Amino acid sequence: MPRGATLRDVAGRVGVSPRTVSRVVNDEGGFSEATRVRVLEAVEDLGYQPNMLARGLITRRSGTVGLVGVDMTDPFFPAMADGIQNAARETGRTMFFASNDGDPQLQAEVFRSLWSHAVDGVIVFPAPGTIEQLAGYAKRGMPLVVVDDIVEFPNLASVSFDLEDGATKAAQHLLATGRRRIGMIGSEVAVPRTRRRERGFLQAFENPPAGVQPPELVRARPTIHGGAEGLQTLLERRPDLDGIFAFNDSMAVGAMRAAQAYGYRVPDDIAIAGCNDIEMSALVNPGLTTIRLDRPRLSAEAIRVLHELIEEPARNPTPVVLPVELVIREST
Amino acid sequence: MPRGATLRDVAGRVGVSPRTVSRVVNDEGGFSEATRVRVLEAVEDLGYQPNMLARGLITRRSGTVGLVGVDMTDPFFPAMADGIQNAARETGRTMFFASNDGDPQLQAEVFRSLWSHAVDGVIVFPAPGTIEQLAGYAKRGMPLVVVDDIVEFPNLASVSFDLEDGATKAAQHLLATGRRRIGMIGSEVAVPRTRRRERGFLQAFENPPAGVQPPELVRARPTIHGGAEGLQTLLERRPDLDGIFAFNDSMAVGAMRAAQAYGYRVPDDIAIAGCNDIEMSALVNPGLTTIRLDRPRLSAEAIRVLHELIEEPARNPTPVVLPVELVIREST
DNA sequence: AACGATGGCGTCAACGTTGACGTAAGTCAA
DNA sequence: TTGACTTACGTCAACGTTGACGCCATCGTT
Repeated sequence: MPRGATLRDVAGRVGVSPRTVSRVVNDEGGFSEATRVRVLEAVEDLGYQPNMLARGLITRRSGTVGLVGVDMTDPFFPAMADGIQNAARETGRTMFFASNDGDPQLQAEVFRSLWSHAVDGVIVFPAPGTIEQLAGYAKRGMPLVVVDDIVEFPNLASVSFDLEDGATKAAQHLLATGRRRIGMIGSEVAVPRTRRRERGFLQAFENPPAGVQPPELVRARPTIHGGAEGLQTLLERRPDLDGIFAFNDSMAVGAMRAAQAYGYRVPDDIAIAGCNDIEMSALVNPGLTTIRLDRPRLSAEAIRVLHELIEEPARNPTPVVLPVELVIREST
Repeated sequence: MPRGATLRDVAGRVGVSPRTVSRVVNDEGGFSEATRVRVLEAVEDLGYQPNMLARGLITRRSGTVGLVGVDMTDPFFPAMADGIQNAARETGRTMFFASNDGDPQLQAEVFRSLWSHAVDGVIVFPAPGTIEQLAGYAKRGMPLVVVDDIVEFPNLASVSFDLEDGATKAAQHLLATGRRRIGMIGSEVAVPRTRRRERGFLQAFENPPAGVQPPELVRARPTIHGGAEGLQTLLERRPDLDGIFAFNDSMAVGAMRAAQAYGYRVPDDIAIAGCNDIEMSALVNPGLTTIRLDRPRLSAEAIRVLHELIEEPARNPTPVVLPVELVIREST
């Protein structure tokens, strides 16, 4: 609830109309050099800051963008926020930040609020099954970029990593290093994008080298705990597995701990690969082989696409899919 | 740039004045049950959402709070953001989120922007040496809570952990478990609050048990790398050290890795304790003894104090200092 | 000398909402 | 029957800014 100087205050001090001060502040032209100098002096003196609420009310640009993630405490997420913040800063925008906890209801609430605040655009990691909800906002004219999923909807952009290919790469790596009895611990969260990793994984087995056995697949919660449980289930089915690909690094770490607890040596007895390359992955022992995502690139693309949408709405952008890279450490 | 239904649209549909619709929407009273029902129906039909810009312009409450951290990618920080977001949600506010990268200049920019957006209040982890800057905004009427530092300034609240006591506890624990040649790796970032941990550490040696040697102190960057460097410097000076307290857990992990690389066994040859209890600390091998901070409590207190300040400005709150707890794992 | 173009302003209304105030009809007590 | 109160609205202005438009010098052309 700041109560700072207004255009009128500045105008009164300089002896011009508020409209002229506005022109100077926004560098619209239509004023003499002499007035410019005097106005800017007064602006400085009074510490004038334009009121974005008033400005936004009339220009229909609030100078804000929203970032909506699933879970703030997911380390994946702040890195993204950082990139977006910096890009937003350059275009003079400030960032709203919220999470949906994977709950469509909560996400709806968040979007109502963002809409109320007249955000210029939103980047969102969608809660499961909310594409329709989001498409609704896009149709109402809110520039919207969906991250981490591939969607094709009018007025809705999407940016994601090619994790299908990543999973294929991981599986191929396991095969190339001589593993023959391979399992995957998938995520039990049932949205299309989680399934893509399974599809990529299975694809590596379509023309397998000699002696490769059909891959094994279980699903668990995408957490460290879930990874441990998933590994246990896998080993109960096939104690002779010699290679594991986990849905994400948290699960891979959980699986690694569990395998070691059962007396398996990693990577000698069993190789383990994850996905996402979170910070922890380089620090565990042995270091985790994983799929690295170029997150700065993701934020850069997301914000780029968002700005395109803000500047030129009502177009149908094609989904952006970013390549990923296999990082080989000691766990395979 | 949403362009949704307005009070006028709703009013036109129902056949009342916009003012009446406003009264219903804000539940001000002064309308009949019949109109209430009809208005709410129309609100539903048209998907009316109040425009916070217009509302904020006149009520001088924008329905937003700001959270300004040092570094978004610090895992400490999103947890805080999460707590604040939930609390803010309950009072119908949305959260701006920004980082200052420890740079006073950048922080100034962030605050200009937040001021422009008429935030109702801000919670900030201050960049070094910016208390005056912040006090300026507080004086101009912006409710402001400083986190992680103890400040006493008019109109400025502060909430922090008692890390001085935490450091004392860690040192006492090292002494109690028989360590006699103890070093500390401090942070080279020179702000008062980083020094507090050193003070607390040294305090444990004021009445030492028999045979305790004077403690050793070096400073390094507060990162994993810095921790490794700090340990190296310490061991060069005193290869016989048997206990280390690090400024934070990242440094402690770096120090642990370095010590192991030099052939020291942890904890047999040398005990290591950290501070902050980040997620990694429980996962490294051996598990890291550390000082646990009740972060949910910190966010709760910060937002509580902020709301007090928003509801009743112009008071001089007393600093809140929260107790901390020693968590003993295998590294000591 | 007359004319159009241009530069440098000012005026007015509007964005969507709420605060302050007004008013007509109804209620109730004396 | 009067008058004081209350209920249920409506009217108007204001918040701080910008879009649209208008006005008056000045200047260059013909």
